[in-house]
Amino acid sequence: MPDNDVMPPETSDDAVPRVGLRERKKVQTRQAIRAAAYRLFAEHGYDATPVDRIAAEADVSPSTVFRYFPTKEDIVLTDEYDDLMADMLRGRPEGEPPLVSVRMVLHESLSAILNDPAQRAEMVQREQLVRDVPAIRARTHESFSLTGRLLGGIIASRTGRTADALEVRVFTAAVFAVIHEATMFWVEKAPEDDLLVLIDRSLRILNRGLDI
Amino acid sequence: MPDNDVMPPETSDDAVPRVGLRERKKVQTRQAIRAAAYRLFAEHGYDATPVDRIAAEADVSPSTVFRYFPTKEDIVLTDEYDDLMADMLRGRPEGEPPLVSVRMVLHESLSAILNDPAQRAEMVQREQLVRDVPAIRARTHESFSLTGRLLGGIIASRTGRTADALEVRVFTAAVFAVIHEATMFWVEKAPEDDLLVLIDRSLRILNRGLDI
DNA sequence: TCTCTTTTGAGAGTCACTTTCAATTGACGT
DNA sequence: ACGTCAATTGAAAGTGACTCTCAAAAGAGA
Repeated sequence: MPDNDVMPPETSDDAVPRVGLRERKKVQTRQAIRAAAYRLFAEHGYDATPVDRIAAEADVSPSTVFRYFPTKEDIVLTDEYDDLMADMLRGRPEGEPPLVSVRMVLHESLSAILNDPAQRAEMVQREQLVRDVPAIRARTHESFSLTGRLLGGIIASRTGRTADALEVRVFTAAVFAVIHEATMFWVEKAPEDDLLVLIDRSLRILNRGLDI
Repeated sequence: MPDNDVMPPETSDDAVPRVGLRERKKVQTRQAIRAAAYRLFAEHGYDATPVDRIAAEADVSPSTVFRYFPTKEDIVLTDEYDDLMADMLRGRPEGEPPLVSVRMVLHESLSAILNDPAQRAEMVQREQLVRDVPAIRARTHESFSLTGRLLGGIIASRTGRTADALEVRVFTAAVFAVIHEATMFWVEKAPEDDLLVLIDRSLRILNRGLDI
């Protein structure tokens, strides 16, 4: 996960100290809440951890928690690489089969995360929550669905279709379902292995027409 | 939807009036709650309809509603054809490709529903709720996922694999995601058309390796 | 009709939010 | 350093989906 709130953005290179105390505190608070939540979730479980408890642990008021995260689930989810993936996808060569494009984009975006031990550990922890907590699993599905719609639009224009063509929707639905399944397989069976290898195997099964 | 609580089961043909007043009342209450809920959902929307309101409309106490339906979402969802589909799948000829088996099972189980105007109308209404209400969509996903696991087990044994083999999981994940997507396409684009045709088209896309 | 068991309703409690409002606290110009 | 303005925060009350407990109501069976 590209925890892009670890370091506040420098905006650009024109203004030097564009980060006031206010911004820094916001980042701190956000991190404090998330850290407290992950700690408590690991110790007591997600459902057994009220938001009030998280607030107390992070030394803020409950209302502040909801100001930073619209729902309790959002404390866990951070998926903000959609735009990144969209740009990568747009950058793939013309005429490349969509399935190949998606595969390459996944390699590009995931290898960075998986190679950094800290990010990888956080990802494993999050995917365990995805596996174990229905509410979080549901949100993940929704999030995947939105990402699918975004990438579907790009694939549609690259293949001369409309975004809501059945082919496009079937394509993205299948691909994202399979990525999710491969990830679940990874986190519950082989978190030491290479997730990208599992995803490749899974996409190959898809590409062979599910002829198992 | 096979509203199998419309008529209480006769248990078998040995005991004649095996349905006491108690059983009949339970069925009535269950139906009253569901009818009230559907009516209110159609009129005011799902989120704007508190369970207390449904209880009042159905003339029962709120606690009774929760006794009949563990959650508000469950008032909408009834998916109980899992075992039926499982039996159908087990009945398919040996050696038939899994994707074909699933296709045939879908035809068998869906055509009955779609050909009955009342059941078809209810299905359209439910799928609209699935499309519009995140909570219901989430539950539907969960339900699909469970059905997938069930059918995956059968497919695994039919193809000489274990139920948690990656191939099997990828297969069911992709198939169910695609069925869901085809259903959403149907309900929002062409509820007059034949859902089974859309599902066939979608499964064919899958079978062609998603080579769009 | 008299038990026994199941079903129901009432009431209190928990937890995830939402909204409102007043107090606090950085940002910024002087 | 100081005062003003806008953003941030906390307190408090409210809503709605559940959960739990317990006593009243009502069907089942003798």
